Amino acid sequence: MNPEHNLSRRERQIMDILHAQGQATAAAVLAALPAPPGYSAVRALLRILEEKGHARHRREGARYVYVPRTSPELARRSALQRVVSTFFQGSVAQAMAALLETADTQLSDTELTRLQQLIKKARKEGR
Amino acid sequence: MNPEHNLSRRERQIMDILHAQGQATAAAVLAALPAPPGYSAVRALLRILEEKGHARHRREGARYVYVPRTSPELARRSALQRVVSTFFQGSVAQAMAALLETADTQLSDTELTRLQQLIKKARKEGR
DNA sequence: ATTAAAGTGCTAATAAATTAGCACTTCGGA
DNA sequence: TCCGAAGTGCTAATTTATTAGCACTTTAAT
Repeated sequence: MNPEHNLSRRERQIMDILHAQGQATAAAVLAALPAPPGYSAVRALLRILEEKGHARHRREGARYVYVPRTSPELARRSALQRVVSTFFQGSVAQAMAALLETADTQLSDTELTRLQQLIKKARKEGR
Repeated sequence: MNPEHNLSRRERQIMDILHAQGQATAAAVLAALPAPPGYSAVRALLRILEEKGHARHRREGARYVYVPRTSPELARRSALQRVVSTFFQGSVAQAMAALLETADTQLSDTELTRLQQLIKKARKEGR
């Protein structure tokens, strides 16, 4: 089961921010939070996330900089995996098609070409 | 902000089940839950989710069958959007590449061909 | 070296989520 | 028709999450 499932609402919001930004101080997290709670609350939550093993911190001058404990690669992988299995019955192809559709105009020609290449490669390796 | 962010841990677990299965009774949700709580708990949560507008139910004989209130299309779209923006800096192309990589062998040749076509179409429309 | 600003470590209070339990309904078979 | 099994509607208890506040530390500028 996805570890994301064991986080409380705030904890998840905060982990999302850490993942999105790569790293952040308590003040930065506070700034990024929707309907921001008190500063104390954020600090406490960061401490808890660390205790639970979801994040770690290093000292930088007087303050702590928090970083997710799972690598970006792993985090990405498991986030995608969760969406695919929850919303697309496990079909990666369907998920890709949906992504393509929502992205539409936002994908540059270069990116599309690159994707073509990747798929071509996948086909070769597949057979 | 993503509504998924306002759900508690259990609430989110339950919504995931509803989305994955399309619909479910309290008993079915209970069966699908990891570290399942009591039956009462599940029923209460379903009631709360309904109050909050995330799900609705219809009666089926003696029991209630719950269904997510957002359409599968919308739910998929916003789940993907969240992952892309949180874990891929908003880059759909990167997300697609990651999907392709994790899927690898699991994609049939037919599916890959279909994706090629979709991308080709996107390229045409883009220019 | 002194000090104000910005940070952190705690502990304890408050609010929200989660659960239990019991009384009342619905359903289907004897 | 009557009964037991399976369900639901509540209310109230309990456990977790969230927050506030105060004492101590670090930093950087005077």
